[in-house]
Amino acid sequence: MPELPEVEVVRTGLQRWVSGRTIRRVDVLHPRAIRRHSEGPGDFSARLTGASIPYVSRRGKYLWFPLASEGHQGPAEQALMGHLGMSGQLLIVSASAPPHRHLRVRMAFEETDQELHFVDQRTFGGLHITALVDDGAGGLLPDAAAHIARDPLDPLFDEAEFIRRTRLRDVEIKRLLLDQTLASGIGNIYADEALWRARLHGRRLGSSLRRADVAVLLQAVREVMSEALAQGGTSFDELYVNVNGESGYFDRSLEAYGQAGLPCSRCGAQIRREAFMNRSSFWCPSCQRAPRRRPSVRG
DNA sequence: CATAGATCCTGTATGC
DNA sequence: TGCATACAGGATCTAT
Repeated sequence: MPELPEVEVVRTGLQRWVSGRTIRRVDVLHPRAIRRHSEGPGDFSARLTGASIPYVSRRGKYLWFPLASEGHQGPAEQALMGHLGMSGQLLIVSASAPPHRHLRVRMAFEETDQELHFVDQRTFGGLHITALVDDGAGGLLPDAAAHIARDPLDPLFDEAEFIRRTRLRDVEIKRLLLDQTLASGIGNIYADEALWRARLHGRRLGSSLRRADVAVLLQAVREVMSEALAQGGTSFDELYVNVNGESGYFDRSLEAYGQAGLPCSRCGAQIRREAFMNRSSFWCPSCQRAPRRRPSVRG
């Protein structure tokens, strides 16, 4: 459930359930799920066992669980970091329930029969342990997320910097929206939805946009993500659910994403689809004017 | 250096 | 029914 609204729904659910609990046992069922943990499954499990989790945090689409150890005062120095990739789920399930087909990592806790399961069909997601470092604003951030920008809903998001950097790039604006080092949390769905709301074509180059265009686009990003968050995120199927296995409703509010052939709700033109980065882009050919084709390098 | 495209994986839907 | 192909919410590597 990979974009900001879906990850935030998961973070909220985890925070409510896991805060203050102590890890009793960890089983890695698929090594690929912890491939970023270079010391391997044995070290992964050993370092988590006995640690307690004071809260759950997020930067963009990354989630992390700070690890507090018995007898150590002060802020946590390490964290269990997670990314859901394309199909990852963090589920709170009964230990006695039959395990999910794509269960990759299971974590048991003291004083409860509920477990935290990392389930991931496509295995693009994963978990690993990372150091926590100063985030430059009085908080902590995993080393592994230091390159990720704040998201546009974050009060400390630097809008002027986003606008400045966007306008320096000869890159399509949709690709820039997906670049997590510029602004985080935006994925393929909300990029298309925000571009539709801002009436901008995703193939416009960053360098072709006026400051005001980028500001309008950012506002559209904030609105669409806020609305999606309020609806529990976007779910098309059972791959994208909250920690209790429940779907969000925002798929009913999509105006562009997945709407190829259907009329644009603003102007009635048929929404179109084209391949983009091995996925798809959806847009209204009337509301979102396409740029002239880029001149080829060879002329 | 900057940019555009490919790639990691497993599953489902669709068409022949 | 069987098989091939296209496509899927992301991040990152690699050619040019």
